[in-house]
Amino acid sequence: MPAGMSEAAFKADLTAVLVAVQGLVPLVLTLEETGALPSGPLAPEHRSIQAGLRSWVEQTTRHPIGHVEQLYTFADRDRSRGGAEADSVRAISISYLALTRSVPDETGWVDWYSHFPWEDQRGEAGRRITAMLVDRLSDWCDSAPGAEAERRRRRTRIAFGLESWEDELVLQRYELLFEAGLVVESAGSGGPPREGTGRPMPRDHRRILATGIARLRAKIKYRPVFFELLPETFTFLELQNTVEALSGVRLHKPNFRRLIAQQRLIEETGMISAVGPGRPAKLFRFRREIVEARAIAGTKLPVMPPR
Amino acid sequence: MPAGMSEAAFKADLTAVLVAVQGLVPLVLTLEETGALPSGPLAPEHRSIQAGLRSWVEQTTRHPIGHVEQLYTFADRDRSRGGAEADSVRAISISYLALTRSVPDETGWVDWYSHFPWEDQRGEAGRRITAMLVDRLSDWCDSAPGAEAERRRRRTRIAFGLESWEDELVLQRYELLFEAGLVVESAGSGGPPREGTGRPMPRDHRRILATGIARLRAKIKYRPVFFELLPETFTFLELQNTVEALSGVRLHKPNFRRLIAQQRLIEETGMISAVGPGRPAKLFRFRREIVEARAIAGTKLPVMPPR
DNA sequence: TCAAAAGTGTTATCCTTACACCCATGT
DNA sequence: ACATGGGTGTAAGGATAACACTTTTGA
Repeated sequence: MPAGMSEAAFKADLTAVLVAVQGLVPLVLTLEETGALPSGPLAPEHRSIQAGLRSWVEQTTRHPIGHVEQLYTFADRDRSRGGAEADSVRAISISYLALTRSVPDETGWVDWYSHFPWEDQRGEAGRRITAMLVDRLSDWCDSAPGAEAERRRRRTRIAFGLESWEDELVLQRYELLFEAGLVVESAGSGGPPREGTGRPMPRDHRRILATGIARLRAKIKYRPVFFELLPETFTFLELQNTVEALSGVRLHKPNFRRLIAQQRLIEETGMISAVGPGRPAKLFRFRREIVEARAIAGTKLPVMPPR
Repeated sequence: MPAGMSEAAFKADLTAVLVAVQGLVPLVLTLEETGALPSGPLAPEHRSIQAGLRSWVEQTTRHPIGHVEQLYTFADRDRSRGGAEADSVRAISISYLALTRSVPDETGWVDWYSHFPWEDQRGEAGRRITAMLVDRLSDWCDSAPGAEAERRRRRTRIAFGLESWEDELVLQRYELLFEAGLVVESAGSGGPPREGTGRPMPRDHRRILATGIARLRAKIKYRPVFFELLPETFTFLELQNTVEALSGVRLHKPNFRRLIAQQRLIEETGMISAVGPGRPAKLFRFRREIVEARAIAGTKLPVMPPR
């Protein structure tokens, strides 16, 4: 390590992106007063950070957590801009993603798309907002000199799916909007918060949430974590709605069925769910045994045939 | 956060898994005296951790780094076992993976398979070691009572590929060997270090290295990071050797060619490399433009057709 | 001439995609 | 009857895996 480094003491805190899904709506737990993600100092009395986070969340929500995963550790000097917090340099923030089954009555859960309306491509509303933002971004691209303008245009083209929408680029899209001054956090005192740019969050919590959403969207493609968000038994439509809520895109029903069926991820319970209109649906149950074996499914390298 | 948590001050340090490939050998940088991964205290004078790590590594190796990525943050109480370090509770360790082009003359680079001989499935030697370890693990499975024995057997079966070898399960394999007391770090004073269990590393550095290898093996399957490890121009065989070195498995040459060609990842330079025996090979160059567009290639959900 | 490596063809198979269609229930 | 959702069939196209084979060099 470089000479002249000073040994420094840091404050450390945990920040949790706690996710549930209710029907068509992906929910994230936020603090009511501030709108921030739940967070607190790291307690040395826990054996591991993960264990500490798990026990805290389980106390808070009174629901077991299905899946916990570390997201990212920030120790950046410029984390909170604008504030006169010289000592923010010495704060380390470790963020986690945690999934739980839905908690209808508890307060503090909000639709995560209220913070990222452009991430919901399931309906016209979200797509209109995306189009509006692409418009604004296009001005921002043009406002740069020469080569930089081209770089900005390329980033915009990829991130906002002018060819095809990639649901996982949540963070890249937020960073672009941030740089362009199109979200309140970076708009400065001049720009009034514009319609459709989403509810802001304190500090860099919206970036952390974006990281969490991106990670979750990536993960469901190779590991069936969505079962941690569903009740014990569920219909195919409920499963599809959950995945659509997370990924923010509409899925093709028949093909989605087959995709799941073919992996043998679920089995029939024999029960029938007859709520709402339409033909009653079979209730399924997740086959937990399959997950461990399928922990890593996709080798994508052309390995040599044995012998 | 739970009531009664004490505000505590932490020491924070960075640990780097710095990787290069030379011919058939994947290399990792370690400190010569201790065999530890390079690490040092986090310096508050850097704008971000990532920036600090990058500048430090570039000084140390005098080579530019192609790719840096955060691995994991440990703040576990029981990180170092055996030592009488009561205050290890208050240490946070942030680990990074970094890739660089090969550095032949510099000292301190070691074959990462010297620490994980069972991870090299390219030849008979590694496969023999794996078979030996599976044997030892089988004893460990049997030594447990009832249901636990069955759980152990299933974990072993999956991790050690008794059906099929999954190159990405590096950490799971190491954890199994650790729990079974088959690596020096966990063997206790009784068990003499056994042949074929790999060179130990101080603290939990071998676990960190395992995490880095696993991450890299996973990453090369959906993002062509291996180009960060190759020189500007290279032959197809050099490319294949690099990927084989990282993944620890032999690849099928014709199909590997087509896999790369089909993604349009490389282009001919017009030059020819005529070293060694055999027909001279065309020299290729990596097409950097392709990467950004292909940042996320694999959507695996059956989305609705547009309109 | 042979060993070693480069490089091409080809086929069977599986997976993905898109479209079409029928089934069962409540109003 | 018809709207709503449940559920199946299938055929085209693409990707993959395995095998066989030709080409070009140095020793």
